[in-house]
Amino acid sequence: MNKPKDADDPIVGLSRSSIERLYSYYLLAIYAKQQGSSHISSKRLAENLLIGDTQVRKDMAAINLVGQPKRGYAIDETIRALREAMGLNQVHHAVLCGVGNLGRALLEYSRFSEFGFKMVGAFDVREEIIGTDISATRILHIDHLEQVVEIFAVEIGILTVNVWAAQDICDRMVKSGVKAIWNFAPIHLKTPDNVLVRNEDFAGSLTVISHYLRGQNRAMARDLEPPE
Amino acid sequence: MNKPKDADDPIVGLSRSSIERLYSYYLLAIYAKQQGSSHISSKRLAENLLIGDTQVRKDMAAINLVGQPKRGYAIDETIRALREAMGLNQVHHAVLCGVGNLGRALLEYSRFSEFGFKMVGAFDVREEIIGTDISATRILHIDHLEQVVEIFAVEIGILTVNVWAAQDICDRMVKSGVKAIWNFAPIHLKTPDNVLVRNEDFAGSLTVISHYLRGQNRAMARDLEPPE
DNA sequence: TAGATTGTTAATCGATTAACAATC
DNA sequence: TAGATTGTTAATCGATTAACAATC
Repeated sequence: MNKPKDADDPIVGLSRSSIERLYSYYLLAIYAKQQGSSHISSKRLAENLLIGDTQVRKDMAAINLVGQPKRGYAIDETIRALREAMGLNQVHHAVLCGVGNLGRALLEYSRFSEFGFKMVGAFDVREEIIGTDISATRILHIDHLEQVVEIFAVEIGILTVNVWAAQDICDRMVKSGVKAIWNFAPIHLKTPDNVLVRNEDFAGSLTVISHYLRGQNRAMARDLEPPE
Repeated sequence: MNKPKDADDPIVGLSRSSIERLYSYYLLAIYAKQQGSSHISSKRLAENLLIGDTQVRKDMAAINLVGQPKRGYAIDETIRALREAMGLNQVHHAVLCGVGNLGRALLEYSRFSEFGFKMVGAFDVREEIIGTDISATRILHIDHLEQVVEIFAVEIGILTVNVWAAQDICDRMVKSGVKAIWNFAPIHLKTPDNVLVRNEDFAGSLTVISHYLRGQNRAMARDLEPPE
């Protein structure tokens, strides 16, 4: 326990940002394969992601992929290595807490299975929706959260409750064994170090947009003003 | 036009990451005010965001806020400066394209007005929903996109169409005058330099989670294995 | 006063980019 | 061969953190 990094572990030098790029590479590789290509170059991947090709090659090197000069990376090997690096071949159970509009939309989001996520249940407190199904996921009362997480060894918790309930539900998920939380509530959750929290920060996004437009309009006002 | 940075502009040294933090500061400041506090310290803000207090002070300095030793930042002034920096006092018109599950959830998302976003319409091609309203936003045919954007001087486009349509709809929005795009399609949109694209990358998030659990399970497998 | 807190400089850290030799 | 492409080192860039004097 607590071994300080394994020399065998093939994933070193794979930064958070690199990991976020892997799925885009993967989609492009699959697309290239469908088009009949046998190889794909760092240049082509880079153009699609609007990044530099050096960065692509670094990412590829980090997952132990070796390319061929003049040709690029072999498609099949690339797809295999990307799936492996992303952990796409494993299946993980997931629950969702908070079946409001956003929770409902996520339950109907069709891509979970591509990532090996299997929804075992969704939780809420509103009696009128409990017992119904959304996209084949049964809505259960939040009182049963702990039992379900333990019984199904659920590793992923999707948090779409309102901000006031978020930390409490988070704690309950973590206590019953959840290892990663996809958080949509505008709050920075406190969790043990070994639990991953991924924040989907809508408010942060809207702030960035609002701040940008503010800058634009200032610039425009300046341009229209006669010089003093 | 094209002045290379204005000495007057009070927002320099405000990085993308800083901007994303502003709304969290803002919520905390409002909460502190409701609790009757007259000041709020960088330490308290930092604890809530799980970051260091130095970083908070840097952010505050970047928006020209000056604190008082021993007390912290005056609440009212802080709230005012944060609203100003985020551009929250301005109103911007927005449209949404693609009224699927996610688009519907966003239309029902209640927080747009807090950011000064006013939804003027949502667009789709499915005749059966055109003409209906979701949260007081009328669903219109995508053919009318350009007209509406131009007439209302819409600056914000929310993109929840499927990936194959995304670049095309993006181009149409940009061409009619949209200045910022909140993109939920898993694609890196090509736009002119003066158009902001904010990607809400669900696939990237799921990849990070999947990769993390893969690492966890490997570590666990290693711990359970007898040493060779 | 002593202690808490700000403001700011310098150091650190980590990710991206430039440069270029190696290879097919 | 010439040219395209990889792989890798070193440089750059930008954000975070540490350190500490200044202040109330």
